[in-house]
Amino acid sequence: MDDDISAPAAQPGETAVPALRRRATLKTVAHAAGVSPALASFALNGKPGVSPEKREEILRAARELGYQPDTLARELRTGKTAVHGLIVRNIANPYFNDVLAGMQEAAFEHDITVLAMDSEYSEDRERRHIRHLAARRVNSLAIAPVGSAHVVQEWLTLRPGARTVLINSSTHLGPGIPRVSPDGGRAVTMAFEHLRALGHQRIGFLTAPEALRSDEDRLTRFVELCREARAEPVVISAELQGAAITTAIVSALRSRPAPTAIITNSDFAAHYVYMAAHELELRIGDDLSIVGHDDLPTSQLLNPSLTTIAVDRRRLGREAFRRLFGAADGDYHGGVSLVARDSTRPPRPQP
Amino acid sequence: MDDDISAPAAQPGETAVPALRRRATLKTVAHAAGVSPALASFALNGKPGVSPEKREEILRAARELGYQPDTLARELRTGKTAVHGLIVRNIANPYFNDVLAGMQEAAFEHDITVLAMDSEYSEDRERRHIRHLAARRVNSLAIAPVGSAHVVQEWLTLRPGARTVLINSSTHLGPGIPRVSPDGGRAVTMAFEHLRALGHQRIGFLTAPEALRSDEDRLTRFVELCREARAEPVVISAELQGAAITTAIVSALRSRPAPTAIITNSDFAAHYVYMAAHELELRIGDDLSIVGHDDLPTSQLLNPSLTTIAVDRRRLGREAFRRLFGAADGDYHGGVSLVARDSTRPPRPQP
DNA sequence: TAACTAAGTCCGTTCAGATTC
DNA sequence: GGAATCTGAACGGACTTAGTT
Repeated sequence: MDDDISAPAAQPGETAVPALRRRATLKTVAHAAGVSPALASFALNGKPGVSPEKREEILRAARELGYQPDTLARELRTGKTAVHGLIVRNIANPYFNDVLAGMQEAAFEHDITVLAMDSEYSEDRERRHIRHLAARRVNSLAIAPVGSAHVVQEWLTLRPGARTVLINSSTHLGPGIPRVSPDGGRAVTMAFEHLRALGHQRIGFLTAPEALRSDEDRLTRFVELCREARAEPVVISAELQGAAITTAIVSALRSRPAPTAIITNSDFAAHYVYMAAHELELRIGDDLSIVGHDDLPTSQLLNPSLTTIAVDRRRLGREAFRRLFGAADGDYHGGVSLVARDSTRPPRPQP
Repeated sequence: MDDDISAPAAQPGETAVPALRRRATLKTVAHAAGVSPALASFALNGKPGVSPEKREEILRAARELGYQPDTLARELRTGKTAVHGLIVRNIANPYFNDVLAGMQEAAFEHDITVLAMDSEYSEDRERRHIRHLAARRVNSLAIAPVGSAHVVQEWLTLRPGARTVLINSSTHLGPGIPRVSPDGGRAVTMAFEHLRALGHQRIGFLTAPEALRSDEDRLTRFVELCREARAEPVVISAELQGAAITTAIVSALRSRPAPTAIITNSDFAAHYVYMAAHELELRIGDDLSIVGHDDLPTSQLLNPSLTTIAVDRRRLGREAFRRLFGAADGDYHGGVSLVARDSTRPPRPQP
């Protein structure tokens, strides 16, 4: 932070730069066109009250000088930034990568920048990011919050009235705060019924520990399904980060009676269930069925290929953007569909 | 862009907000502490020339008012932003995800924001992003450029003196512009020698078409290795985006004599080679060996598991940051190592 | 000298007012 | 006199220089 970018030190071995003329400002352009800065501003922003000749003149001058308005100054003055924030729980999960891509794609068309940050499942980081974005006066925020979105309250206080969208969270923060996520209830139902149809009785459900859980609705639905099916719900909770998943799954699989199938909340998490199975020398499919969620591009290439719930992730990103932009409102629950592959098979007959 | 975030419309059904007091500014704090804004600024920034009592008073007032300096205003005034730009070629590739994560991790410690954008292998988008970042006065830029980094010249013109780092590019833009990437020459050598040791004679090399190619050094090295081994270099070029890869590989595998092994420049690309093999009903490993690059977390879970070159991606992100920050300089070529798995086996004896 | 303040600066935007036909 | 053009100056919020007590 202590470097001075405005002093371009001449690199040794290079010829000194010939007193580079500074970036053109509005004043420069106005001067070149022989008008006041105010008029130049009107012309450049397509506002009325500028004669065709002057307008032409101003635009030409701007072009010749390579004028680019200074975003900072504009944003400071207008109080509106063309930046939307995005905070995700885990950027290592390619899922959020695609959500980000979808958001950026939509934002790009409107010349809006997306500023993405990763909370890494920490409320503390989440809070810091939120303050950061607020201090930047970011226009609006899409966030996949940790747990039940406590920290988002701070955002609402810091930037009252700013548009806010919750991604992949079942917390309801109020009517003005839409949620964008796959249809969690349906996803769980499809996974559950698929496994039941294959003959599974004892199904494990992987979820985050309560404090970090943001998809309570999935769990609720799972418990409900188990009750209807008169099966015991096996809830496995683990911090959804790499090794922690593997550990929790290993210990669940060692318990007796062990689940014969596991429903995860992401393909990313399912990868670590694969590792747990390898560790215990269980064959996936034959000894243990696994259902993922997201249908990442790699999932069909896994060994064995992963049964999962397909979701249009980029679409979610776009829908989040549309709500931040004001082009849509209300919740959006993306359609889901089951993709049956080789990681789910009938359970072995119990001895 | 036509929404007004400063007008927090009362949500229907909610009680009207009691004339929310505005965000505290420096002036507010100064007023509360009974001093001038100038002195408040000095105190808050730890500058000398403030008596201990006043300093205390000012800090207290700031705390009580929840004062957060306005980043935009500060950046406008000082001409330095605490934002570093990152432009990648393909954010869908989890490789860049990790580079971004590494950069953000390092930046977070210094309260610097990373603004990430995706050029999607398009110079046009790259250019637009660069202009965008320049207009934002982004402090410095790390970029994985498309092709031979032509567009980066514009950045250098727009923000002369700003620190710049090339990621995963073999283009040399000058002594002041360090490059951060895995050691491409070694990576290719390891892959090549591994395949030769297994007995492969005809090795294909997947690369981007010339205009989009940014790792010329890898190709050069490959050709050199082939010459030394008196083997014919089979260069397969394809736009490195999903389906295009599959198509190019399918057609290369249909040519006669067909290569028995393929070296790719990323695990991401290797995934699509898997798909091409599936399409032709070739068994990977037995009928066709594949070497990836990056060692993504999923690579060991693929069917069959992918032989690849391991790289510390987060480290690359951190090293890029250190150079942008001024904490390091000169090129950085990350160490690489071969991880032999099941996608590489001896070729079948030719009939 | 130490502590403090007034006023200018960064650069666009915008409003009230002035000029022209 | 009214509409169409155009300009001066204030403004956003923090930093910084020159100058005051």
